[in-house]
Amino acid sequence: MEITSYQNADRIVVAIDCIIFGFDKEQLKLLLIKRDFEPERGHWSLMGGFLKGCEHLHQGAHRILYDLTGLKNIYLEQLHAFGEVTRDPVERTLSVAHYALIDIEAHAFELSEDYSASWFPIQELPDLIFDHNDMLKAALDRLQYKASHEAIGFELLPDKFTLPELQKLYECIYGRPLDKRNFRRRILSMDVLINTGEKEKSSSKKGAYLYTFDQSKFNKLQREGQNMDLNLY
Amino acid sequence: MEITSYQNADRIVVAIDCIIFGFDKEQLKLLLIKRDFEPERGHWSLMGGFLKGCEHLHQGAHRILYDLTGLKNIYLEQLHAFGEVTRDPVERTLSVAHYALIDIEAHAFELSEDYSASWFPIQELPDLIFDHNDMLKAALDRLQYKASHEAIGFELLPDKFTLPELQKLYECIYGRPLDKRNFRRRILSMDVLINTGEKEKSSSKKGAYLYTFDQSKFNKLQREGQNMDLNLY
DNA sequence: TAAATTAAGTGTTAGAATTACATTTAAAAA
DNA sequence: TTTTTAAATGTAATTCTAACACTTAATTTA
Repeated sequence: MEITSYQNADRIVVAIDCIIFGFDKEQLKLLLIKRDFEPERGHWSLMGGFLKGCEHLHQGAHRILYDLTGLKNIYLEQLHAFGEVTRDPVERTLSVAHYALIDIEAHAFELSEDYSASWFPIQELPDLIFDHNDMLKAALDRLQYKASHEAIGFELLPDKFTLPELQKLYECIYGRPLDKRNFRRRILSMDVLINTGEKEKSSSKKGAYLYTFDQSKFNKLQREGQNMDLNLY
Repeated sequence: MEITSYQNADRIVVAIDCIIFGFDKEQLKLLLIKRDFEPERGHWSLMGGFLKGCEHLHQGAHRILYDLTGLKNIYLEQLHAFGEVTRDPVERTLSVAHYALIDIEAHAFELSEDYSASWFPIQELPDLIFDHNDMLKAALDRLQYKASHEAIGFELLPDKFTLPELQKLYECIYGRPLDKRNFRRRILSMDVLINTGEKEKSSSKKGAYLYTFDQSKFNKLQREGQNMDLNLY
């Protein structure tokens, strides 16, 4: 019996769907698009498209995201392949979901006019098409997981950010308040933040110091397999 | 511009590759098969095949594993989709890798005669075809991760096992020795093991108590989102 | 049948990490 | 000058981690 006969192999449409998380200093949001084609025209959907025969998976994800939203050079990670036979009513497709984290304000201009994508607070999402609700659930779980075991989250903030902003972000991801003193101690002890000395004064009279993320120090720690658990409480 | 035109979508061969980990009370091993077809005839490979148009992804994984090895009803989890355009020299394929954990002795009879699959100690693996080395690397990372954050590992042992056997398994997964007293305390404090009262005497004169894994208690803890980190040292 | 052998099983303690908690400080506004 | 606002900071009780060595049960051997 020849299991692996290329001639007889079925060929399948491979879709890519992108779960785009954003943060605007207040809340965690999800980027959705209103479909202007059948099936499910007019309903909200994740950013999706089909993988081309000549494309790497991650190339395809970046292309689709760019075509639909104008977003480029963003952090994009593979989440999971969704393989239900009937997940798409038109034709059997396999969808490889990817997720991304972005700073909403920094990318506002790319998104604006031409694209029909909108941000929804994570607490007030419309029902999504196909199995996109499952994808979102899986992405949220992954985001929480990643945020507690790696120094993720910086992608969701501007290059310079204050510790109160960073704490707010983590509180959104975890959905609960964190102790300010313990949070600062923990984050700073990772030694991947640099205090720029500049202050951001829009949110208080005293002003909060602006920090930047030290990517090279972070990469070094990761290469060395350092424990990056945040253990936030 | 119509991104999502089903007519124009490329159709791609979707492969499934399975990384099968096994444990025989001594070593962690990997199940490989010698290819008897081109390309790469005669070289060692993961268990692989093509997804059918009518199959769920996980159905396909189970079918392929069964066809190639006779193994059924085993724990199989999706790992990652590998999407390099040139990963297979014959034709562009997307491969969704899955991994499994089994007790080698318990499944020995299913594997035996008819199949040309063999177990290789994880330390002495041959070079694998295509991107199978990358898949293996990713699966090992995932296994280590899972083993430290969930009570995985029981799948690799018989229904009844001793604590020294379980410790040996974890030592194989982590690739380093663990302290016996700390290991026992930690594992038992999870409260998912049941001492059967029976003793297993093949490995010592005194004999070690046989334990079983309390699946329902484990499921309950998982539902409640309990922290399952083992933090073994 | 006593002694030797073998691996299983068991507790303690110093040091580190976690967590809960309240006051001071800097700067602008009144 | 006083008030207001949010940022920044330290400590102590408790829990967890990790290092460490002897006793026990049962078989084997002398």
